[in-house]
Amino acid sequence: MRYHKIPDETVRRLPVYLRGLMVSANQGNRYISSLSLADSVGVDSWQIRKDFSYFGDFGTRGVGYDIERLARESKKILRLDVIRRAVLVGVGDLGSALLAYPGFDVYGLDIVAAFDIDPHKIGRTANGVTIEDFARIDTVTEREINLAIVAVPRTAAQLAVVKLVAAGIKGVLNFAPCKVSVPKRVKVITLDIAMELARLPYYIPRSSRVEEG
Amino acid sequence: MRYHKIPDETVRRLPVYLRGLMVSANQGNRYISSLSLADSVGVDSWQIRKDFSYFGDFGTRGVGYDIERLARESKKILRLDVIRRAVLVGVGDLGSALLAYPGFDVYGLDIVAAFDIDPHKIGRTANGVTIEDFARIDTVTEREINLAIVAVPRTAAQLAVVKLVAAGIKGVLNFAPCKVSVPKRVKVITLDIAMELARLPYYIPRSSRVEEG
DNA sequence: CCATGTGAAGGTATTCACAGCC
DNA sequence: GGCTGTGAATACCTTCACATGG
Repeated sequence: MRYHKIPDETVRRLPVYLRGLMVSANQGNRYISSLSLADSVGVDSWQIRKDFSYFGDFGTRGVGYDIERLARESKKILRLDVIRRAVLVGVGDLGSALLAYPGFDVYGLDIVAAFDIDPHKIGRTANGVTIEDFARIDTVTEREINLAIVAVPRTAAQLAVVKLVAAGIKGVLNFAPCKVSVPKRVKVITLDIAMELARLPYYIPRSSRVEEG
Repeated sequence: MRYHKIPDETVRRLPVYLRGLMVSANQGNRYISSLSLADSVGVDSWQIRKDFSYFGDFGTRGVGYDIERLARESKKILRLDVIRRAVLVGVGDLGSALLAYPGFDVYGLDIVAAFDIDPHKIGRTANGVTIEDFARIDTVTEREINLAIVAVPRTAAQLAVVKLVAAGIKGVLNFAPCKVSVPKRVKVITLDIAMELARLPYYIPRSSRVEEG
């Protein structure tokens, strides 16, 4: 199976597995079966086995997976062993919350710089990061920053991304609710918060006002 | 085509189309073709036509779609015409940012209440919403609130969701990076921010440090 | 025996190409 | 002529069932 195309959905699940592995490691476990990992992350066990099988044989039959090793391999696959530094663009309400967000740590990800265009914000420090002028965004090139988090208004997103790409950014997590165009070699993941909430009502049946849970 | 099962992916795209329609309406347009909508939202035109065809014939051949009508129909399909009130649980950094987030408006969504367990936060007001004691979460039942946004730490998420379900909540947007178990009739969408950033490096080729954008 | 790893089967969503209608 | 709507073809992903190996 090793020389297959990897489904995008598999890549989407890898960080979920990785978190599950680290939680289990923290509980002092050494090995984990696909069945118990499945149980803790909410994915079927055969799905987990197939997903990992795309990258190699990491398990031991009759035993399970060595947690340390599988976590290490997962990080390597996701390139989290080399790419870990990110820049934040747009230090508004959402941007500030992202600077303070504790969840990036698990993956070894680090927001090491923040930029804004608002003169009132430039120079101030938030969560140990000094906010810089977005006009100087090109300095990220020499600072080995590959990733960007974009938390600017919708109308500013495309321009921000263009400048980020020019500054050598290779991957963008975009919180602005719009399409952004980039060269093929750059990867953009758009995360539209309001849209996620908006598709929730679809799954709620019209009927029933009060039931017991 | 009207009596088909609707693909989940179609439901995921509807809010994107809806936003595109509203942007176009604001520009003073009356009709829009699948081709130009495709261009503005970044989805292929045949995909758009097929997605809408699951719900009925909303377009006019040779002309395109009546923007007002298609937006209205899209809202009805997504149940955004009836379900619009949401509660926020967890008013930390992320929760506060979500309270202030301007993006929900487009979809007519409203965060009308906020809860926390921290006594220092209870009673304070943020963005016109007074923070209440989470122990009183059951009051959402009589306030016609169907949706919840959960922005609490990972270890508190499952309990928070259990109480929300008991209080009659039908849909949850969960920002805590973990699986949460709910009865089948309740829909949960988990949005793990760090995970999204973590899968970005995978798509970045190992090579090339500096190129021109 | 136990749990992994994987071809094969089954299901779902995307893409195509064009018939149908304005 | 232009644009929608859709069956058919294709690609993709999931699920199954079991052979494989510790």
